[in-house]
Amino acid sequence: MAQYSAQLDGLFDALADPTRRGVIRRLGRGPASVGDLAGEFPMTLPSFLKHVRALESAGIIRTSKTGRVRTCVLNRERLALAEDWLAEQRRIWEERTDRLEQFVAGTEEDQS
Amino acid sequence: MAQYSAQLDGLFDALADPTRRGVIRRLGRGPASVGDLAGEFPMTLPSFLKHVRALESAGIIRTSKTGRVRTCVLNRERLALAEDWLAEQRRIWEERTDRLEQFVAGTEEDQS
DNA sequence: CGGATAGTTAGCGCAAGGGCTAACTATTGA
DNA sequence: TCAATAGTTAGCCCTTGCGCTAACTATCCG
Repeated sequence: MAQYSAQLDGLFDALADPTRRGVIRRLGRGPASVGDLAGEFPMTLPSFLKHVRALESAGIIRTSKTGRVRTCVLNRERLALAEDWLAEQRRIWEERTDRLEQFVAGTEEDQS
Repeated sequence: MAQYSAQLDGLFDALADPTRRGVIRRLGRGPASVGDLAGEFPMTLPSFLKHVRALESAGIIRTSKTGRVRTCVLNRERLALAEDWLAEQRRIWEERTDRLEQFVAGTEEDQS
């Protein structure tokens, strides 16, 4: 559970950057090389590579090198982890508002 | 659109911390004071207060002070922004895998 | 009034994040 | 073979993040 939390740390942290979100969006349409990806962002290759590494160590992408080209692919399962956490918070919230509505309904009944 | 991106920066950044996620989960069950919330986390009040401020400036919670007590409430709409972004990435991904499947189906047809 | 309570501010130390340049390795292809 | 290409590493700078303590303000209550 502590590990689950640490995974979410890395995951959300990776998402908290426009460059990295841009990479995710791009990789949704299919794999791409580091160089091709980098071309879309206004920074040097070494700087960009750090973002790639960040995404990789968060588990959001997987990369492999053939020849001198490193190819990146999206790992949807990891993104689903973030979706799941948010969905659970929604569940907790909605459970409570449901109870609140029932309470209000009960109160109205008492007053009638 | 640039502003939308900056909002997501703050949003995901706020989510990238176990203390702040804990506060969100707790506030899902209903409003609470700063002191009550702080009691659940192993840090000093001033340190904790920074997290509260972070959540507030990300728009995830709203706070108000009456007397000497500051009460915090969750702002679900803001969390929905994060859900929406993730849902869009899923859409992009699924659109592509759909096309891929159609392509494969077409290829099999050719070979028959 | 005066002590206890709830929060707040200021400032400090340290680690990490995100950009850069310079210099390097490993492939590829003419 | 050798120049171009694709990525990689090291290291620097500056800002930000997150914990702390000390000291302060603003209520509340006996």
